[in-house]
Amino acid sequence: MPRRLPTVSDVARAAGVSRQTVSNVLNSPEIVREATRDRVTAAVAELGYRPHASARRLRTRRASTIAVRLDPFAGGISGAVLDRFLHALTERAEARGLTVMLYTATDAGDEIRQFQRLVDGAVVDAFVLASTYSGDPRTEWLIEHGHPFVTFGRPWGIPELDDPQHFWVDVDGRAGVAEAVRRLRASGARRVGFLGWPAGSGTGDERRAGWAAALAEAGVDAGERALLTVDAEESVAAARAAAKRLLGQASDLDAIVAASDTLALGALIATGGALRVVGFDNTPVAEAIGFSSIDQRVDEVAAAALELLDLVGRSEAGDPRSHRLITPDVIMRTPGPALGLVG
Amino acid sequence: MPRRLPTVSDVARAAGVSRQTVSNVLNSPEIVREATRDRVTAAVAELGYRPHASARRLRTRRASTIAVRLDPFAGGISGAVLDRFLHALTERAEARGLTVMLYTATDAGDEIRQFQRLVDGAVVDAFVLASTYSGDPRTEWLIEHGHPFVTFGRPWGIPELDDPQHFWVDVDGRAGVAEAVRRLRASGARRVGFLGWPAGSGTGDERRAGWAAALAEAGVDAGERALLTVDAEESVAAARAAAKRLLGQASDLDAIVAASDTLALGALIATGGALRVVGFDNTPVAEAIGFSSIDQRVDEVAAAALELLDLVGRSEAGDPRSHRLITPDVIMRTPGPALGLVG
DNA sequence: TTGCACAATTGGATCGATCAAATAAGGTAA
DNA sequence: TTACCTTATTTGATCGATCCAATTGTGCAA
Repeated sequence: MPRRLPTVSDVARAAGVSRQTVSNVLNSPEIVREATRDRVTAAVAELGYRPHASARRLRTRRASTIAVRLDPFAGGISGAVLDRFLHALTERAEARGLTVMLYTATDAGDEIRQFQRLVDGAVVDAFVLASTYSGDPRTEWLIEHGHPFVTFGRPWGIPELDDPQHFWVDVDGRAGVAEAVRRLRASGARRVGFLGWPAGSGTGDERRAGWAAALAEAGVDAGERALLTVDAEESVAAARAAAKRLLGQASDLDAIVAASDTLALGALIATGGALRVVGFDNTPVAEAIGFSSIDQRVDEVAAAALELLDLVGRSEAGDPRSHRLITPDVIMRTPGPALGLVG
Repeated sequence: MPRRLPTVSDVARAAGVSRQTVSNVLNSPEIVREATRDRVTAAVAELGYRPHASARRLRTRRASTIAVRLDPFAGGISGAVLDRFLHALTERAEARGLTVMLYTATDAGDEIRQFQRLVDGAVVDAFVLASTYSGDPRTEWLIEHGHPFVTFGRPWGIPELDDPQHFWVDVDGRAGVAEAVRRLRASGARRVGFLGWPAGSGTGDERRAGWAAALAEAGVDAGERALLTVDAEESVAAARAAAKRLLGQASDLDAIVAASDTLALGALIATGGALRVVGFDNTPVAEAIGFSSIDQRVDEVAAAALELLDLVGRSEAGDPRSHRLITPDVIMRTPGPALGLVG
């Protein structure tokens, strides 16, 4: 029933040329004379020929496939970010003739075992890692064994930040939050608070720094700023409690910027929708409820990640092209027919 | 730098047998004498040999890869369900030696073009579709061309429901909602309303039917039931408005079951957290805010989908094994320290 | 011991493409 | 015209595994 698929030989016969010429038309058309090329192209179209992916991979020793780990927990409300990133990555990869495949792992050791499986089986020739930490054994293993990879997220440990072997793309949370604060102030909010995660997470610290910088820029000194920020773990309940504390120590607040949509939701509930709240990640929840949020622009991140993969190996020590910072978008939403959340 | 990977020939030489014997040990160990098998296994381990995936695929004409489409919109709050499904599928597929790859498409026509690309390139040998509708051109194309596939979701059009060529897995929304209603009643809620989608969507109608059945079972007649249910489009704002209407026509309500977490969130806001609300999909939002929800058990769905893929083609007309209904889980949450949502 | 069935193992061909090197065709200068 | 250099195209080998048919080994009955 499933008719035999046409091969290069079939096309060659139909076009009256050799296999290799067909191959050339497909892979380096410029070296084939135009007349010949047209004949081959026509035959390809007529037979509906498509190269057999596995045969090509076997011969070229390139899998043209990148592997992405799918996280088990998917990270609560913000899990949607990775999801969108994955979508963008798949789309961009297709355009470049690459395939995205998935794998799962329970921990770093397990993940390294997966690397081995995928690399030894020549299933994959590059990896995209979605989050890394200082001294991450995974990136160390990949570098040591010379396998190309890019991470979405900076390696926050100091030494690796400029490691020319470690290619990464990240979103400039600092710039995004600073911009959000500026916009809030421009639209009349005088006192803008920050609801962040406990100090120590690279990402969270950057976001707070962005807020602090924007306030400093507007003449708010450090002492005053200290009263305008509180911490909470990543949960709605914790955020709500923290936001209440914040309202206590700074009663004349006009707006709150939060380090995540989860925290923002907590703040929104705590303030009863009376304050303007800006979250981070622009998750479906922000959209559904209608509060402002900072969008990571995963599409740009995905594009940059693939561009970096092209450079892997070709890059020299200290090459700035091995890193890329994407500036996020601030999505302002005017909370429609007052939601009437009251906490 | 990257040492040449060992091949079957290397293993054969090391074990003092022929290539084919090595291949046999790997693919049909039972036909190899134990002593030989042990020798080969040892050599495999020592050399760290792994079969070259592309070479094997080329020869066996099997890709051992299933393709899943990653949706562009990811469906708001409930997008997380597909995400979790994808994770479960990847995990189960790995266990079966299968690879999951992704593709994207803008519409059905584009998706069919993708099918063609993936099939003709022998990249993939089965598809998993995440949602289908009556007369879906995609499933028609796949059936016509004889390519194996499974859908997550029933084809709601009547004719295909029992089409033995169409393999599907779905979640029994009716049973899930009915169970939720029973549990609410068992824990003291006398009057339980339903906030659903406008009639016409197969999934939505089933969920409402589950609610109606459970009430009928408890002696609530159709006339009374009619007052206990309203419709809303899938948005928090619409749900909030609808829930207010519902409260108007049935003031003594004790609880509301909703067709989705989005609707549930709207109901929760409208009722100020005074009523018990049960959503559907058990999304991160339900977890974060702490309301009850019905979990689709995507892990079971994924497992069933892969089992069905094994059967594709081998199944006879009317074989009940070509369909599978999974009963969802009702996750009851007692809304912790009162969230204090007031609408 | 010989013969025979059956299990275990082997060698060669093959999957569909590209690589590497050889050949053919086209042009220009001597 | 001949020698020589490009440019265009072809031929044979190869990637790493499995298929297939043929061969060798083993056990048991005659």
